[in-house]
Amino acid sequence: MDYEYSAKSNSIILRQPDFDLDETLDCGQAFRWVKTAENEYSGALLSRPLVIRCLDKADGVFELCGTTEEDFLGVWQEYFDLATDYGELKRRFSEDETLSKACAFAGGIRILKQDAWEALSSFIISQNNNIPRIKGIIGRLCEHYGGYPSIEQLADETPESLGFLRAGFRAKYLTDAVEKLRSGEVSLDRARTLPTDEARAELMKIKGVGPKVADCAMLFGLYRIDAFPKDVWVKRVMAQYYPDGLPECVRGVEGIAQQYLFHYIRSISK
DNA sequence: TTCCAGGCGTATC
DNA sequence: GATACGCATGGA
Repeated sequence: MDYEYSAKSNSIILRQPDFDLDETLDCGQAFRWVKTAENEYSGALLSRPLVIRCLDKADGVFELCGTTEEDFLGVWQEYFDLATDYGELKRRFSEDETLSKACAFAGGIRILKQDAWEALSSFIISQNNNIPRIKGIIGRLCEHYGGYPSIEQLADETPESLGFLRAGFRAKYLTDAVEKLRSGEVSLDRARTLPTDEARAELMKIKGVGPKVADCAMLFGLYRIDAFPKDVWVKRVMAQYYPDGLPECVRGVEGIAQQYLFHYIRSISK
């Protein structure tokens, strides 16, 4: 990894190929990044804020503002999945025609390794909903709590008390998740160590968590890159391009292929 | 007005 | 196991 830390400005200069801010931060895998200027986003992991700016698109140069070297190495390096070679993955995917087009279309997508609770709760909110409204609900949640609320912070909430979110029927799913995670009936740490199928079943004990939400929570929150969330868009891709199933080249990294395909089909459908 | 959105619970067969 | 329908909300 190629980076320099400036103690004077408390920022990191990072050289990173295969990384586009719009394609990664505004593609519907995380909902709290705000585009604050051209080539600049402001966001957070839990309550740790960050401004990230692209200084040179062609050469892949980024500035991460307001972060110590310790935070960069301990938090953001993992969050932006900097240790994974996406160039190598894209070469692997290039043997499939549709994936090849998808990677060429948005080659700067990366998987964000998010907090497990934030990913799970965000995708509970996402069901039968559109991305602008998901962002609105999560924005009201964070505004109310001064940051993304922990499971414990939500302990006393009821579907009624969460009415300010305007989350509709999803409010009762959030409180069920909080209840089952607090009681230990469901455990994210347990899910972390279980095989993918059993982890999915563990998460699906929560009301409002079906196969798709569970797969998103696993892919973005537990970094199970073999999870392949099938939403309405990916179902369209499957019906149109892969009626006989996914190609061999995505085996084991289905979740990463899913992100390229999701972005591609949404873009060409507009 | 109707349709749709990073689905799921429930009823029914 | 598969299929049909309702669900809160808000933008197109």
